[in-house]
Amino acid sequence: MATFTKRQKEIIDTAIELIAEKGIQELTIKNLSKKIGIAESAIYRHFSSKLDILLGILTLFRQSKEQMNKELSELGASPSEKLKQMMQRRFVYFSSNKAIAAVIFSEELFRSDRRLSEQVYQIMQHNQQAIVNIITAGQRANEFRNDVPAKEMAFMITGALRLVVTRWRIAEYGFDLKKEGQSLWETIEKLIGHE
Amino acid sequence: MATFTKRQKEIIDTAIELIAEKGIQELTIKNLSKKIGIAESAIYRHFSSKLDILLGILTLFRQSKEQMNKELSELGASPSEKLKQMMQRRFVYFSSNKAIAAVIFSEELFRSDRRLSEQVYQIMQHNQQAIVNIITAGQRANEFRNDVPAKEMAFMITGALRLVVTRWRIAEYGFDLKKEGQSLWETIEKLIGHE
DNA sequence: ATATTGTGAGTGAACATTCACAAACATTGA
DNA sequence: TCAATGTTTGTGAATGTTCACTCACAATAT
Repeated sequence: MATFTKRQKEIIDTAIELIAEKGIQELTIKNLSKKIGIAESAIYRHFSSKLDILLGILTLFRQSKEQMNKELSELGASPSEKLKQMMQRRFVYFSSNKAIAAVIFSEELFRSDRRLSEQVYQIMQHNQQAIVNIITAGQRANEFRNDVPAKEMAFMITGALRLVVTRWRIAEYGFDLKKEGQSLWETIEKLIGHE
Repeated sequence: MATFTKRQKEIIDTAIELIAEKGIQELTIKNLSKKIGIAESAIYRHFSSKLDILLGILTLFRQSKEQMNKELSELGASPSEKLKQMMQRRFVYFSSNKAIAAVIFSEELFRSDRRLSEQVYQIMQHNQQAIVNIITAGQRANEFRNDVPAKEMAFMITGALRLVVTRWRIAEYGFDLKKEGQSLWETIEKLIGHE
């Protein structure tokens, strides 16, 4: 597993903050170094290019997501409980990591290079698959309704989650994401369950 | 209503194409003029700045969406039929307007300026409200289930639609969007209706 | 004493935009 | 019908700025 030095982690975190504040065009080596308090050239002691910093952001995302998934599977809960936990944890996570929320669902940011968009695609795919798996398990356990395909349900759940977070960001974090997430979960629970 | 000259429309369309091809950083005055076949400076005869071109893109979106909504309300169909039509029409539209599909759900593209993000927010808001209205009407007419809030259902529908289109783009248009949209609609119909 | 981390000055390329000027087009008055 | 005139649309060269990145050298840590 790729591991970062302290300074590298600081650079990645600051990069995420910059993007979150004003978008990708704010992420310049100049702004980055200014915010950290070192010279521009010092950045290049820790990353050989700007592209590598962007790849670093994605690696960090991936790691934190894998960590979350691992914790979740160790819970050994029912599919319904797992799904609920997954959503709740994410909303909690985004609530206190606004910068990441601003970046994680913006595939457009990572279009500049094939290696970046490839990473984004895989993260997205992986994520979707995890939810499909939970739903399929729930259908087999007769916890969820069986008359709709797991894939489509997963689309709706992931889509709604993304949309809520995106709107929260655009509204400049002007509502309580956790509360909104809770309402969303209640609706999903009703829709996905048996009558 | 803002109206564009032939050349202005050509510039906006080409700008959308450029963004769709390789992302926002491909949209430079140089690339734009090259693709159209005129000098860079000629662009400035038709738009006073690059920002105005981006605003033009959003205005065009808005107009085409308002047109679609108008047609829809003139149909005088039932809420369920309206919702179905709305989704179907969009999938058909995106299927033959890939460039727009690549741009319309990428709020991040328009973060560079307050006027742009304001527009994006309004388009999003307006859209969401239209769906909430249809669902509320459907609930009152007892066509849709009443035990879940219209707002949350709208989130799921819009979210799923966006996600399908986004994935379609990232997969480089490698699946049949209309077919995928049809499956999605069937699922939504089941979830949203009475048992 | 050696490896790591930092610096300030510089480089060339790309960028949006401006400007003096020219071609194309439309309008009009004889 | 045609020359004169004005207006719209186009051009190539130039400007100032910002960008990612390099490099010779200096401080700091091991």
